[in-house]
Amino acid sequence: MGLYVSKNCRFTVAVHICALLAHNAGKPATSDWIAESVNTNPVVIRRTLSALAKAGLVKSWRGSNGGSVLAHPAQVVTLAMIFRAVDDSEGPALHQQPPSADCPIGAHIQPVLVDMIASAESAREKVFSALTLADVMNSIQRRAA
Amino acid sequence: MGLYVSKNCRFTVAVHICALLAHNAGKPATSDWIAESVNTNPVVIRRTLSALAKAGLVKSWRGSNGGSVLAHPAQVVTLAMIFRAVDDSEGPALHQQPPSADCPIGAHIQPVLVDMIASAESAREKVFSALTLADVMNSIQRRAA
DNA sequence: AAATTTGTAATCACGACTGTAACAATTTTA
DNA sequence: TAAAATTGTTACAGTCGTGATTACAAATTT
Repeated sequence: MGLYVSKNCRFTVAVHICALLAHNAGKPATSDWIAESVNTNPVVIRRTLSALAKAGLVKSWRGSNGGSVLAHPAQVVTLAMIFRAVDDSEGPALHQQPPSADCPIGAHIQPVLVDMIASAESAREKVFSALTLADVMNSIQRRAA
Repeated sequence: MGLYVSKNCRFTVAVHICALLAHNAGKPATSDWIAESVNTNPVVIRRTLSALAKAGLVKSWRGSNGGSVLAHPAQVVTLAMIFRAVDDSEGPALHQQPPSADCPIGAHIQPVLVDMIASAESAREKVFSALTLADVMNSIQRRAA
C-alpha cells in the first residue's frame, strides 16, 4: 500500500536477511518465513534475495522444501559486500543540469566535487569492509544476553 | 518542469554557491546571477542560500544592490559545515515497519545496525571535515590552468 | 514613488520506493 | 502422474522527495 518512505532500506533488509540465514545454520529459509521477521511482503524479500544471489552471497532453490541459504560463512561476508549487492546509491548527487561552462567556477566544479565525494564514499565503504556478518551476529547475541 | 532526479543535489549546489561567493570576493551576488552559473531557477538558489544563512555560512540582504556574501573566509569553511547546512540524509534507512520482536534477530538488529551505520557515516563526515572551501577553490584553479 | 532583490508559500511533474497481486517455472512429495 | 510448495519476475498502485516554477509580500536603494 506504499507507506512513508524517506529513503531506501534495502541495505537494512539485506543485512537482516543474511543474519537470519546465518542464524538458520544452513537450513533453507523460505521468503515467507523471512518476511515475518522483517515484517514485510515476501516479494520484497525475494527481490532482495535475488540481488544477493546475483552477487554470489546466497543460494536459492525453487519448489517444495525450497528456500535460501548463505553461500559463505558469516566471517567472510562483509557489510560492504551486502551494501554493494543491493544499494547503488553513491553519496550526494551532482548538478541536475550541467553548470555553465562560461563561468570559471561552473566550468570546473564538477570534477573537483566528484573526487571529493568519491573519497568520502570510499571512507564509508572502508568501515563497511571492516565489519562482517559475524560481527553483526556477535553484537546481536551480546544484546540478547 | 520536474526532470529526472536520482537523489538530492543540494550539497553540490551549496558548494557551487559558496565557491561563487568566494570567487566574488565580498561583492554581494544576486540569486539570479548565481542561478545562471548553476543552471537552475533563482528560487532554488534562494532556498539553498536560506539554509546556508541559517547555518551562519552566508549573509544576505534584500532590496536594490542586495545579494549574498560568504560570512567567513574560505579557509575556515569545511565541506562538512556545508553538508550539514543543506543535507539531512543519514545513510541507509532502517526498516520501514519495525521487525518482529518475537524473532531473536528481528528483536535486536536495529540498534546493532544503527551503530554500524553511524560509524560509517562518521567516517564520511571526517573526510568532509578535512576539506575546506579553499581546497575547492585551489582545485578549481589548478584545473583552469 | 519606483525599481530591485530576498524570503517564502503553493503547486506541478516526475521518479524512487515499498507493497501487493498474479502467474509461470521449478522441485518435491504422495 | 498429479498436487503442493516455492522461487523468480512482471506489472501496477499509493506515497513521498525533489527541483522547477509562479506568485507575491517584505525590505532596501535610488
